[in-house]
Parts: sequence; structure tokens; C-alpha cells
Amino acid sequence: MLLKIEKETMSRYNAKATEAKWQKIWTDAKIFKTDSTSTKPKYYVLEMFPYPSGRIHMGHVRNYTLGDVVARFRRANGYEVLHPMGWDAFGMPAENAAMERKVHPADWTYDNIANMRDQLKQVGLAIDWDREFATCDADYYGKEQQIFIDFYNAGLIYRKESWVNWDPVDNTVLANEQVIDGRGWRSGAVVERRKLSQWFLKITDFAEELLEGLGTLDRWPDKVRLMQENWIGRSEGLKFTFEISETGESLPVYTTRPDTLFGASFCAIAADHPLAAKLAEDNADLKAFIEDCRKTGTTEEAIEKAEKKGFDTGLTVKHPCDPDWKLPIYVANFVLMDYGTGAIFACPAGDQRDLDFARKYDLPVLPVVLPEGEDPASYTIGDEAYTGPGKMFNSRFLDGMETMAAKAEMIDRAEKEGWGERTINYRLRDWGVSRQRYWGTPIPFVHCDDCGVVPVPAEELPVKLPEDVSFDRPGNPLEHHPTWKHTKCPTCGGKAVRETDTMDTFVDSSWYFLRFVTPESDQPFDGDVVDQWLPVNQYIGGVEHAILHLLYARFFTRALNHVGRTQVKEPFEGLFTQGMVNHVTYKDAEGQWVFPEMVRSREDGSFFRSDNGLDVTEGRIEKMSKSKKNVVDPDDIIDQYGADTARWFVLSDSPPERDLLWTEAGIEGAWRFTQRVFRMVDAPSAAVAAVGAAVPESLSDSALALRKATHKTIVDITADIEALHFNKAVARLYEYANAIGAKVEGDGAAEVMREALETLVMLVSPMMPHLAEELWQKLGHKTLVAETPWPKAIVALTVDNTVKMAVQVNGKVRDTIEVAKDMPKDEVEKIALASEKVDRSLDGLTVRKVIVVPGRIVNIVAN
RNA sequence: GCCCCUGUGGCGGAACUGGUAGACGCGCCGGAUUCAAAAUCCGGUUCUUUCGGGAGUGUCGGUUCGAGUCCGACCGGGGGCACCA
Repeated sequence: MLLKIEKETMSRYNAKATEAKWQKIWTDAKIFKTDSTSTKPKYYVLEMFPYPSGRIHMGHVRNYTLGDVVARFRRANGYEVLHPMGWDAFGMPAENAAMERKVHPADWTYDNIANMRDQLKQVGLAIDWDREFATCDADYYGKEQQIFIDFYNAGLIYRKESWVNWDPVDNTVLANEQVIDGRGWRSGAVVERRKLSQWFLKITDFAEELLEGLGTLDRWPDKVRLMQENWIGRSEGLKFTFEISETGESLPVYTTRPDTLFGASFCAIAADHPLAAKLAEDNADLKAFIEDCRKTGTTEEAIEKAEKKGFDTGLTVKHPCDPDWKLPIYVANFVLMDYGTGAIFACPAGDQRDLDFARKYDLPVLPVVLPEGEDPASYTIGDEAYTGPGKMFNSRFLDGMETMAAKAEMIDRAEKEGWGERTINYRLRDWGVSRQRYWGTPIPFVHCDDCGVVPVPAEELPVKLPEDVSFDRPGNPLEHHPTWKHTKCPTCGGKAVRETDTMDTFVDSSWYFLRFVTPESDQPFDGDVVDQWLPVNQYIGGVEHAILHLLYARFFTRALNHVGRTQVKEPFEGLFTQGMVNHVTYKDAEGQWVFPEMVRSREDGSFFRSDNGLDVTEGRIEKMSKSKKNVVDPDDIIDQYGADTARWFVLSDSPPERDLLWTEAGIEGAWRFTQRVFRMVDAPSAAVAAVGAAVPESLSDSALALRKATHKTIVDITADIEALHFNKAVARLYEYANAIGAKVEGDGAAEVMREALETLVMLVSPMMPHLAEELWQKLGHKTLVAETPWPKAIVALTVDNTVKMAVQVNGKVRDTIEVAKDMPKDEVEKIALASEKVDRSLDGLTVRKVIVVPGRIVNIVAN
């Protein structure tokens, strides 16, 4: 009995103690410290840095494990790897905590960082922690202010009065993208519209470059490139000017469908259009209509959306091709001031919105594009506009032309006759970065009555946030602070007031990957060193950042290039977007969400709560979220199974770009494998360590089979990791473990087994680094796995000289044959036809044709 | 409404450029070990069958000697969006 217990403990792998041990050894030896000036080939792997919310979640574990496998794999393959970590530390939750719990945002943030750093370190990541910083460090945001002033001096920053989305709860301005269904994306408050003076970054100057650059990003997911392309929204069309018949004033419009100009039926302007505002001055009804449009916001839900509304101004414009043709001007709720010129001409036959509008207000609908196969005499438009291609008709000089040709012709004519021009238009708008908040980078400017807006001189940076702030009343604490904003004008020395806006936190994350390269630089970064390390070779993060963060970071890099700080143009060479981590949801009999750890199962398969015994039912599988309580805490998992098992599980089963389903059974399976690998290597380790590394020439069949498996596995795993197909790598390692478990005996068995076990340890090491170190040591090595080169396959052992081929009769597999790899087709055919099973299937049929695809298949066609 | 992606056993998923569908794992079933259990090990596991086979990758059709893979239409699931002129 005693003996048995002892055996049990000895053969069990104690993950917790072992992991702590190796983490300390790695840290003490500083083996993950990156030498920026190394002559080795460089590899920069980066995961999107976390927001310090307080605790890590499984999504973090997945994200950082993916990156860590890449980092360790590249290190083993001879690269100098840069794999840093930092904190996206500014943002509203810290201010919310300050308001709710009377804790200073800085204290809250740095406490959270300390917690999460400890948690992340337990995952065993190969990170150079010496480069760590938080964006809320004055050192970091001071450098950001420097960049901001650079951009200002380069004309990339301007201020303008503009309509903004005002969140009345957070007392802040929201970007359009941050307004979801008319509500603030964080507070959920119904958004109002206000006019404020705002700071803007001229991202639109780079619209064309950013669009073109997408073409070079061949290691980005197509999906993300497409989303950015749509976001930039380049279109080519005609910009021309209507003359208002009654006043002679001009009204510029933009259209992508100049071909349909003869189908025009009315003209519509946005509610925010200056002309609308002017007309509303002495028209109460119009004023009310405009107010109404504003209330609905720019992105309202479907039902509200569907309702096209307009207001007839009573004015008309002259058709540019026919001064006698007058079109009424409407103010319409579906025309956007931000896009094009804020005014359109409408051709109801060719645009669904225009058609809906025309039907509602009983305006003419004249078809001008004839779809193929339709008769011009009888063709009419019902409730559906025709937006496809076709031949022009009812269109005077365009009649008979194809749509594309008609477009070009109309633009050419407009340019020749001088009433319009070919114009490229973008949907992309400039980036408003002003936030009326405390916990962000102060915009480094002062307002002087005499000198206007003046940048803070470089030697006075950083403009630090004051520490003594109060969150007792709503609004921006910087505005309320008794002294902070009062300063002297850098130009004239007179009284001046600091800008109290802080920057959008997307600014912070737009250049952190550059700071990581030279975090000690007194400049934002050392351009020469950055140019050697960038672009980031592999960037990994959530697809939710597909547009904003990634587009802003691309813009920032180009802007930094523009101001001469770097040669780099595209920051991220390879992008990988991981899927979410999901879990089933549980609800008890009272309808309350239940944490998975509180769910117990009965023998009949039903569930109950461990605390109060209430019945529990399994619900949908959803993204892990605190609100639905379908979360598992990485700390608990690591405590129970160890980091390696957790890492192994998040890498297995699902392809990393897809959602991962977290299950108890899955983590148990991973844990079993961890134990199995440990036993497989541990049990024979002493004997194996004594065996020489040299494998003899002559091997028994079973030894040769294992050796071949070893070298094939090296090739496969290497390819899988390079392609980030970690789930496949995991599957192959299971297979390889099975192969090692098979009986090996005879000549060379011991040597081949040693090679196999060492290879297994190495191949597993990027995924389960602690276990690998422990086993490596047990196999008699004094060096670290983390500093051991990746195994090299002997190519000769990875090719077989025979091959199994399927033999089909009329496309159905009847038999398999094993033939020499280079056997001529006619011999293969002979062997296939000699098969008894094939012969049986051919009974009564005549062979018409035999197709032999060498190394793959034989198909016998018969009837 | 528009755009994109996706659909394979009970489940997660394999299947290179069209060439043996279901690798590997989970679950389940059986066996070994154990007083018993846990753990571990071995075997089986798409469905169906008269044990010869037959059917099968969302549905229907097409191309091909051969289709999960290519083409067309439809159905389901997921994601994105901006009423973008």
C-alpha cells in the first residue's frame, strides 16, 4: 500500500511546482531578453496589448499563448525574437472606478497592472519584461505628445467646429464608430448632438495610400483587408453644380451614377446642409423637420431607417444638360452631410432609396437603364429600382450606350462643357481625437488670447496630468481643476489656458509597437533601430480591431514616416485574428445564470447547483462573459492543471482563427496528455539518458518505422507552426506520441527511442515549455530547451519508396495496393487489374479505360 | 436591405494544387488491471446491411474517369455595414 502511493506520487507530474521552478530559472537567466543590436535575423512577434481591467481572461490566455508559440518557435530556429508586453492603460473604466469607488484612476490602473502581470507570468510566456510600459506612464504619453506636435507642425492636425456625438452620461464625445444604435458604446446612453471645437488628425490625406497599402499586406486575412477597403470607401464619380433657379445660387452635388442623370427626378440635401439651415431661418416647419432628422441620428435601427422622409423647400434647380428642366429641392433624412457634398440628385429608377422617396412624394420615375432582354417600349419600374448594368435609353445622347460607357461619356461632357469634373471621393473621415476626459494623454497645447493655439515646447513635455483631481461632479476633471489649466503662453509669456481635452486612447495604441523596440529612448523611438525591426512580423489579436485600431496604427506609421521619424510604412507584415473563447451557459430553476464551477451533474445527466441544490439547465454556447457567468478563471485552471495544460488546450481542437469551445472534458483531455508525455519520457529517462546519441546504420523494422515517424513529424510540425496551424500540430503530436508508444525492439531500438523522446520534448516545447524543460533535464541535458535549436529532419527518412494507392472501379474504391513509388504506369495498371477484389467488381463488365495517377489512384472505367 | 465568410460522425475538427472522406482529440461501448474505485493500458466507434454490399460532406442540379474540394440555384448558421448617392 505504502509502496503504491509512493509510486503514484512519483509518476505524477507536479505541474505547479515544476512551472514555478522553470519560470524562475528563465527569469534569472534573462534568456528572453532581446538584444536589439543582434546580428541574427530578427523576428518581431506581438500580441495586441491588454487593457488592464484587473484580471486576465481565457481570451488573453489564448491570444498570448498563440504569440508565445510563435516566439519560442522562432527563437529555436535561430531568430533574435522581440516579444514584448505592455498595457493599454488609459480609458474610461479607470474613471468609472474613480467615480464609483473613490479610487484614483492611476492607483486603480497600476494595481490592475500588477495583478495581471503576475497572472500573465504564470502562463510562462517568453517575453522580454524589461521593455514593459503602460501608456499612462508620463514617459510614454510625453513621447506621444511629442509626436502629436510633430504631426501638428506637418499640417496633419487641425481643429474644427463640428457636430459631435455627445454622451450625456459619460460627458464625452464619441466617434461615429463608437455610437451603437444611437447609444454610447460604453455607457449605453442615448446620444445627443452638439457642436464643439475638436482636434482632428488628417487621416484622409492618407486615404489613397492606406487603400493601396492593403494590396501589399498578403499575410493579412482577406476579411480584414476587405473591411478596411470598405471603410475607406473609395468611389469615382462626377462632381457638378446645380444652379438654383429661383436665386441663381449654386448647389454642388456628387454622384457615382452620372449615367442616370436623365432619369433625375428631384434633388435632395442633408438636414445639416447650410442651405437647409438658411431656409429654416424663416420656415418653422422646415426647422422642426431638421430637428426631427437630428433626433434620429446617423445610425438608427431598421424600422426608423426604412422610413424615408423629406421636406419640399419649394426651390428648384436647373438640370445641367437642359436649363428648361427643373428639379425640386427636398431636404431629406437619408442624405448625409459627411459624405460627398451633402447634396444629391436622385434617379429613382436606379436607386432604391430614391425610389422609395419618389413613391412617397409622388415624384416621376423614369427608367434610363434597360436590363438585357427587356423591351424599351414596355419596361417600367415597380417597387424595385434597377441598379444593374444595361443599355441606356430615354437619355438623349447617351442612348444605346452601356452603363460604364455612359458614365464616362457624361463625365467627359461635363468637363468639356465646364459644369462638372471627374472626382474621387472617400467615405473615410478625419479622425477626431478630442476627449473631454481626465484619464488620457493631455493634448499638448495652450490657448492664448493673443497668440491663439500654441504648441507646448518640446522641453516642457510631458504635459503631465495633475494627480489631485476630483470625480465628484460630472464632466472633465481637468476643466474643473483649480490651477492645472492656468499657465503661460510659450510664445508671448502672457496668461494662457491649457487645452483640457485628452486624446482618444486609440492614439496610444497607434504607436506602442514602435516604442517597444527602443523603450528607453528619449525620443518616441530610435528610428534607425525601429527600421531594422519593423514591420512586426506577426501581429496577433482580436478581429474586433479589424478596422479602427489597425487602420489608425497604419495611418500613424505612415504619418511618422511622413514627418521623418521612420522609413517604415506598414507596421504589421503578418496579421492573425484569433477567434473567441466560448462556453456553454447555465441557468438555474430561478432563471439565474450560474458559474460552470458551481454546476454538478447527477447520474441521470441532469444538473444542479452545488450551493443550493436548484436544478440547472444547459443553455446556448456563447462567448465567455461575466454577465452570463459562463467564464472560467485562468487562475483556477492554472492552479488545478498548470499553465502547460491550459496552453495545450487552447491550442488544440479548434483552428486558432475560429472560436474555441472551452469544455471540462477538453481541459481534462489536455491534462491527461500532459501526464502521458511526462510518464512516457520520465519512466525510461534514466535508461535513455545513458544511451548514446548516435543512431546506428542498421535498424530493425520497428526501430526504422519509429525513426521515420520522428523525422516526418519534425517536417510536419515545423510546417504547421509556421502556418499557425496549431491545432494540426497538436493532432500530429498526439499521433506521434501514439507511435512512440508502439513496441520498438531489435537493432537500434534504444538509440531511436532516445531520438524520438528528445524530439517529442523539443516539438512540444513551444506549446508546453515548462514540461519540456523538466523532461529535457530528465533526459540528461544540462542546457535549457528554450536555448536548444529546433530539430532538423533528415530528409531521406521522410520519403517512402513505396506508396499505397487506392484502386477504383468506376470511381468506387475496391482495393488498395502498395507499389514502388516510381513504378511505371503500365505496371501499376497490371497489379491493379490483378486484384481479386477488383476482378470481382469487374464481373460481367468490359474494361474501357484505366486511369493511373502515380502515387495517388487507379481508376478502372468499365461497363 | 447590401457585402463577406461558413455548412463534413453524438461533439471539436482533419483531408496538400479535384484522387482511399472522417486523421487527431472529446464522448460513448467493450476488455485488461483493481477487493472495489480513480488513474492507466488495449480494442471498437459515419449510417445501414440479407455481411456480398449499399448510402453518405446542408439541398437540388452541372462539369469530370473521379467532387467535401470546381460551377449554378436554393436553404441554414455566423460576421460586417455606411440609407454612402
